[in-house]
Amino acid sequence: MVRWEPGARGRLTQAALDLYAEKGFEQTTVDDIAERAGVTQRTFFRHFADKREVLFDGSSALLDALRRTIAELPDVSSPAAAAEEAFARAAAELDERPEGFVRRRAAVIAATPALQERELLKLTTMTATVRDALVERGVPALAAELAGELGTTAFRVGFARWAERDGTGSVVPLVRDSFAALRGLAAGGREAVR
Amino acid sequence: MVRWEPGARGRLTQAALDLYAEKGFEQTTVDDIAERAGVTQRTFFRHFADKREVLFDGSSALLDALRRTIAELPDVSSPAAAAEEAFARAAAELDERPEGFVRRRAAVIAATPALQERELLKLTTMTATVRDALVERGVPALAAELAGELGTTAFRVGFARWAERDGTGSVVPLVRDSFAALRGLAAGGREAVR
DNA sequence: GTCTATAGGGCGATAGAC
DNA sequence: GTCTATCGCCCTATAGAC
Repeated sequence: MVRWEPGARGRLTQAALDLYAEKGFEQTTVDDIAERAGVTQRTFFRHFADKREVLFDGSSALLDALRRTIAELPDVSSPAAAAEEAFARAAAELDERPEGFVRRRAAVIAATPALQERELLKLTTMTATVRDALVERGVPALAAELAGELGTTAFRVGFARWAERDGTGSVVPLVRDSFAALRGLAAGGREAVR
Repeated sequence: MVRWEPGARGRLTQAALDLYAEKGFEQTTVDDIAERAGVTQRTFFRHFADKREVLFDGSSALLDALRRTIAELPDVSSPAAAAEEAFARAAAELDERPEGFVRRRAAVIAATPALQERELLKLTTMTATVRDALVERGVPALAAELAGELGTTAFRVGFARWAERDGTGSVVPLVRDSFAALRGLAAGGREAVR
């Protein structure tokens, strides 16, 4: 007989998402989550720093995708174009994940300000990752910073528009569309994004 | 003899900023803040929803500046240019505040992830305010949204660069510089922002 | 103003993998 | 033996309820 079942981390994530969707984030206690996952509250806090972090696990895979894409680009003479490739690759990464998970997670976050805060902070790590990767390739600091910002914005807006719609299909074209619209907007008038 | 001194709200804000700077945000308890301000913990929570909110008081003045600027612009045929005017006006609003307060507040936030999260969420209300004001002026939804995003990014990056430097002087030119750099970046290569 | 539930950390004990 | 996952108990502070 085993003392504990393996995969506690995954069970905690699943239980948390289910409960946040069922009763709402604030109405769910960590004890609720731990109970459903078959562990104690203390185990929850060993895996996750706080009640929100349980929904922000897979972000390191996205950071890896950003970093690797920029490192492997043939040239980065246009930092904005480099950022677009990196974030398109990150969006493709999202496509790989279990369909329902990405969508349900987005719905729970959209309904919870405390989770939106955490998500925004995670997105700044994407900005910083792209900035650093571009600097590594020789791009000047300010250009690298702003390319990261531009890309993060396009990624966030594109993802939001994907989530609003039926949501089947790839995130990638929505992110690329947002990039194109941002370019047009920055360049000139409103016609470009009508 | 008075039953309580007036200005509890201001004293709480000042005490909180001082203590956060002295001992760090996490190491400061709400009781510490209340004690230094000469009120009870209950009074603190009557004025501020939580321990972080005490540093995010003046944001409604910035939102008003954004809203009014866009409402009064002679034309908004270039949404990005309209956003630039709005955020430049908001930056000018920051210039009006007591010098040390803005700077010390920025330093405390920079040192505290929990406060960065709240700040990012507040910044999205600036994005939403600009978006709504532009839609009110007849700008299409996506263009208005992206102009708000672009402006918020320029405002945030410009402010960060102001805070990094000695920090005397106006925030406005830093925000305008960030706008110009973003425009150049979106338009093409790296030369524009060298 | 008082009371209370929950978040979240500290520390030690236990049990398996290696 | 070490390393790591788990549990149990105790504690404080936040924040909401009454």
